[in-house]
Amino acid sequence: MKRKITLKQIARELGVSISTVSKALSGSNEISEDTTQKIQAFAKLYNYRPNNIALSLKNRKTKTIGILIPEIVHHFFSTVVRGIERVANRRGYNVIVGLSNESFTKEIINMEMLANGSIDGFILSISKETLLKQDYHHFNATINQGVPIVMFDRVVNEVDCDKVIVDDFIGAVKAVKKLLENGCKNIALITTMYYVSVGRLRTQGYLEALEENNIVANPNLILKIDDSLDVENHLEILENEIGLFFKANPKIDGVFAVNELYAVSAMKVARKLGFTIPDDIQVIGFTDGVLSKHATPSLTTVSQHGQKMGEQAAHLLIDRLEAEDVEPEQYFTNNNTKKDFIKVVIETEIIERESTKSRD
Amino acid sequence: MKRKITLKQIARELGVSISTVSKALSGSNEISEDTTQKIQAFAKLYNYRPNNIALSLKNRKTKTIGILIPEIVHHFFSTVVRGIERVANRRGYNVIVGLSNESFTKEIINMEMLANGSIDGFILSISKETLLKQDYHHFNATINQGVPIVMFDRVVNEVDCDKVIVDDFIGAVKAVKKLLENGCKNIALITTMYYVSVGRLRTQGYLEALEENNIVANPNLILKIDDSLDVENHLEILENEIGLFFKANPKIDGVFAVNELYAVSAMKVARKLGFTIPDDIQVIGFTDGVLSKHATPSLTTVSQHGQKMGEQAAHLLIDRLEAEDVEPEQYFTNNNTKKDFIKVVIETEIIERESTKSRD
DNA sequence: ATAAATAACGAAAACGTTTTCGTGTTGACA
DNA sequence: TGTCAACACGAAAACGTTTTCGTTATTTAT
Repeated sequence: MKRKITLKQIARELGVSISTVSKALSGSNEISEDTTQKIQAFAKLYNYRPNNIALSLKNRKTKTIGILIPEIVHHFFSTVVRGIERVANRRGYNVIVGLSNESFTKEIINMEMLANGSIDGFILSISKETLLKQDYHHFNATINQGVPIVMFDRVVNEVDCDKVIVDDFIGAVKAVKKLLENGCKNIALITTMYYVSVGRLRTQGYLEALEENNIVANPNLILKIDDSLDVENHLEILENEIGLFFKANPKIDGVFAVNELYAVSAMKVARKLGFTIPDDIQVIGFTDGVLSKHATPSLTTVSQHGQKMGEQAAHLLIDRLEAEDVEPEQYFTNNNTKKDFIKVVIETEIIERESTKSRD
Repeated sequence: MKRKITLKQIARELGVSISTVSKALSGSNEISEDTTQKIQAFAKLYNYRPNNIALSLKNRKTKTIGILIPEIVHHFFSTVVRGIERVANRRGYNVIVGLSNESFTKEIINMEMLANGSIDGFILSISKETLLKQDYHHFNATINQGVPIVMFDRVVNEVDCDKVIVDDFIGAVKAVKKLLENGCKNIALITTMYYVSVGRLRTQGYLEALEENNIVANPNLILKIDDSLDVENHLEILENEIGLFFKANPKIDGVFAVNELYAVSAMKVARKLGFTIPDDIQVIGFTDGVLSKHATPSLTTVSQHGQKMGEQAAHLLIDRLEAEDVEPEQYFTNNNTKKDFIKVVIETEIIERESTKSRD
């Protein structure tokens, strides 16, 4: 096992100085043809590659970006990661991921672990616990230390940074309007607690669509699931709640759910109760994942385009990182107010499948 | 925006030397009570944290491990990542992920990007293209450079390193035996091309189970899907093939599929053809993912315990990394033959759900 | 023939740590 | 009074780069 070769070793071996080797390898014309040839040949022979850590230390930049997400075993988040990785890699960056596991403390620990020089900037989506506590000091702290942040999906106004979100409100409006156009008269909403902003926005979209069609919202048709408990591993609880909900409201003929798990669960329960989909009840979910595609019947959804979100987020971050090179102190303008931050909105799109009636 | 504070700045500010600051912060008793107090107070006030990159350079270890997987938007791989991240974090490591996207070239590029000092070791699963080419020089090269590798799931004998795999063969045997016990007489196999070893092993398990029960395997009952094409986005092709397969073999009363996508697709097609599950046809898939859990009927599967695989892999790698500290040159033994490498086998488990008959 | 310009290379600083090895100042003790 | 520990601290090397600024020879111009 031979250690990686360094400039110093090449220099010693060839009887020249370290500087000469460095310059020769970068093709500087300070060095004669002869020695350049010799050094490059030797370097290639021993497969020399500059040590990244040393470069990072010297350049004070690591060319890696930190991703901080609540969960990786999650279709949406992993598509975002894929998008980030794709453009990061294309632009010469690596990604290092941390998982908050929806925990405030782990989020902070992870940020501190990475913010001490390991990364140039963050792309993150806020954990539920953090949203609940409304404590965002760690975000502002790292921004103040010169580490830029780009937030996606679960964002928050209290932090000044670039953001990329989905038009949750409009997406929900579109979904509910489609149900209305398809003839639904009693559209139920299955949503989460409101501290996750996307849940609130999608609920507002639901209400807006009804209002625009002069329908007064019926509070009984809104089912709010407490998603603080680990519902993924307690499916029965979820299905039970939905079952009671359907029984209490037998006139439901349309369901809009704020995520795909709720949507497919609703379909499952509805069918067990004897309804057929989409004839008796039409269903639309938010977030287009594997479940939607492979459910029977397959689920009509509002697609969030997670990969595109990731790509946009990565571009925003890298753009800012590389802009700093040019004008280092312009992150804040000269009068010390914040520079303009960008909020990118990704448009949602309704993907029609079998859980809604096809129009003719 | 204030830059992160360094030892040098603290030293200058307090009129002492850098060494003194460093020692005081680490609580060395070389430094007097007084100055230690003063320095620690100052450091806390300015929230000093040692720069990770500088530490990495000095210690010649980065405390981060590189994960290299073919795809992140994939339930199995993301559970493995979660497992790795969990123990890595507990043991003071970060993880940096690269995606090969099933491409040989991207695998190499990613490895080279990370192997130059950015990471201490790799945990990886080999890309399909690499398996097809059977070119493993890049793995052996990085191992020779002193960067240890742990492979999981898709492993290969040609590379000497620690491995963690699942008992694909036994898992398949167990699955097919269950179908037999449940009364199936004509069990079909839906599998992939054989260059991915897991596909081959699971197929062998299928054959073994039949043989043990003195059943001669019927080649017509084996459907081999060419998974080189992106089947996830061409569901119709897959479903078509399966449809033809069922029609050609109307006596099929049991299906074993080597992944969950094939299994749920089989269920879907079977139902369209008028079969009911599990009464007419029972189905078992390999890999326990979201699809299995939420399909209707929910799918009986062979669980791979991805998270446990990740955890084991991380332990193996970190153990080896930290053993190197003690006995640096023992990666190879003194007679230059390879040290013993460990192969951990994770036991599979059959998770019974609705797609098989419950025994009474 | 002498001054100036150029070509080819090396020394050293810098990035931020930790650690080894001094060094100077005390105080105690013979 | 002189010697020796103990104490408290600083200088410098090292990790592996890049880059600035010398410093030589050699060539060119005058």
